[in-house]
Amino acid sequence: MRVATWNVNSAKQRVPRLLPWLDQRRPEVVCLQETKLTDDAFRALLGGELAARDYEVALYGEVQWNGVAILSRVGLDNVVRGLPGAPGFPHQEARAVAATCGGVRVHSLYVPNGRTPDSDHYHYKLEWLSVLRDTVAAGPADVLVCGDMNIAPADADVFDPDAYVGQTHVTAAERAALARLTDLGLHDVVRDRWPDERVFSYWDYRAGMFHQDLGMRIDLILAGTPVADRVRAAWVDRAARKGTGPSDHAPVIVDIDTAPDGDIGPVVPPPSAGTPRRGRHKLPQAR
DNA sequence: ATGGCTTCCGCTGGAAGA
Repeated sequence: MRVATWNVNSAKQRVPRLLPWLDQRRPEVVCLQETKLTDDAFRALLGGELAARDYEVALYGEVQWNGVAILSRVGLDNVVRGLPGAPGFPHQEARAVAATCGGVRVHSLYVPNGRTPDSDHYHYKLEWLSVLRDTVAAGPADVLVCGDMNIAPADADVFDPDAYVGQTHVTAAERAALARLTDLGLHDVVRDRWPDERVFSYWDYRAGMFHQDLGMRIDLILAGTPVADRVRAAWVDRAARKGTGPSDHAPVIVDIDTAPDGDIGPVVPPPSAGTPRRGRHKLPQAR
């Protein structure tokens, strides 16, 4: 089962990148953030294209900002929109949606930015993370906590720690809040697989930051131990950050072995699997 | 570097992002 998370920075703007990427990577489950669309607008924009690719969709969006989604072709059960008990700013924001997909509790999260340390938004971020921790603690160990955490877990996750002194995303309180979540028994699958590599998932649009690989790793996939034990690959899909009209974030992808009694869902042939072309390739003939 | 891009709504500017 392939699970991906991607802050698309507007689903509407990203359609020309999102659909080909789905066809190329063929993830079973996709967590999206910053869709920036109401649920009606999302369905009008992408409902048909996603249904044609056998995805069911769980949405929690709003009109201008935020917005999260889960796409799944391995089932989509017990959908919970939002984070019950989470604070608002001041109103509830569309920053969390959860569903059970292929036997795994999947969370698609867009953690508040925090803006500046000690601002109201920063304290909102910390309180929101505390409620997230309690929500995950109350759930199953077969869990994937995915999304834009807006925290770089360690100094190795920013291009220049000195450039971030006094900034959000790297403060001790934010990292402690993230640690209280991962202390539940979650594993940072990309860092576990690439312990010493320079791995980022976000690069500012400006000043050639991507070209110079000056970024941050703030988009995470955190796996409960039983899921982490089944991880076979985990990486950042940098190709999706290249070219024309990218998001400023790249997708993060994890491949998980099927559980011994798991159901991977319907088998869908690849788009190229069709009638063999005559003439160019000689197929073995039965005698 | 003081936001250097990109997006949104909604109107041509201001806010937000990290």
